[in-house]
Amino acid sequence: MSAPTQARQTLQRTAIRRAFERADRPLSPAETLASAQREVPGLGIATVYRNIRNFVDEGWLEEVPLPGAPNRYEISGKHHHHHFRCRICDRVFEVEACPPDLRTMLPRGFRLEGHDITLFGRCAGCARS
Amino acid sequence: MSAPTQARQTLQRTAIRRAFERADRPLSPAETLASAQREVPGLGIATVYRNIRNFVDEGWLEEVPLPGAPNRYEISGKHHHHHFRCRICDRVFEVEACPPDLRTMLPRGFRLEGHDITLFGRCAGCARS
DNA sequence: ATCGTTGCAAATGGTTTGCAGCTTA
DNA sequence: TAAGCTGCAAACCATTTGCAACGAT
Repeated sequence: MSAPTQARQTLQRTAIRRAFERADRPLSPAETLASAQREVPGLGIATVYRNIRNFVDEGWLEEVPLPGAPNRYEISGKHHHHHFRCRICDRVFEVEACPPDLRTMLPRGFRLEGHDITLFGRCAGCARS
Repeated sequence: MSAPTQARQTLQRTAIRRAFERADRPLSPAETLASAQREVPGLGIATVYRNIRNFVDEGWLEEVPLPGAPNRYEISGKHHHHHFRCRICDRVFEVEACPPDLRTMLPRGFRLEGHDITLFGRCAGCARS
């Protein structure tokens, strides 16, 4: 019933937003905390979770669910893409393409609404070692 | 140093193995518990986790990691395949095919070691409603 | 001065582990 | 009987929530 209240601009919220703007890849809440604490040392993890959820609800952030690993989050509005998780450093990267024809994989009667593809291996940095 | 000890055949372990043999799809630990408790009512969830891990270590079970959902487990040795998760009933099913050319998705310098593909939508049962 | 926001700590949900008693071999 | 199991409860880890103090508007 009540008009949705305005999100206030706090130091913490700003630091969290900047963490994502600085990042060139999806961030986990823990990575976000570490990055944002460079601006606001006392920042707590609960505030990171609350603001991430808030940004997701606003549509500014998008959830990146991964098999067997905590979610990452990235700024939304990118074109369709998928992700690569490095088994060594555990960082997640965006990958461009998307294979076609997923619908042909389905059993009869199933309705396809989406898909997640996660590649894994070693990122460029970790492949050298 | 010590020779690996033999796994003992207990009522619990047998009930857990049968739960997977009865299932036509990958099971979560909770689903496994529910199924195995039909044979051993007092069965505890910790025992399910311990035996699942044990079966995985033996190679009889295989982990099915899913984005944003607890792991499922399935009897191993099947040919390469992927999974479908129903958004309504939360059950996971096997799907046959696998799209090619995943390697072309990679940024330069990245080494691909594996991939997970999860389709989601409605299973045949839930698509009707 | 409001009322949303924050940090802390406690609560959750899924999974693991310590331990004393039980069971298989 | 001895070693491996089991159930229970406590411990964990990631995430969420209650609450009183704080701060943006």
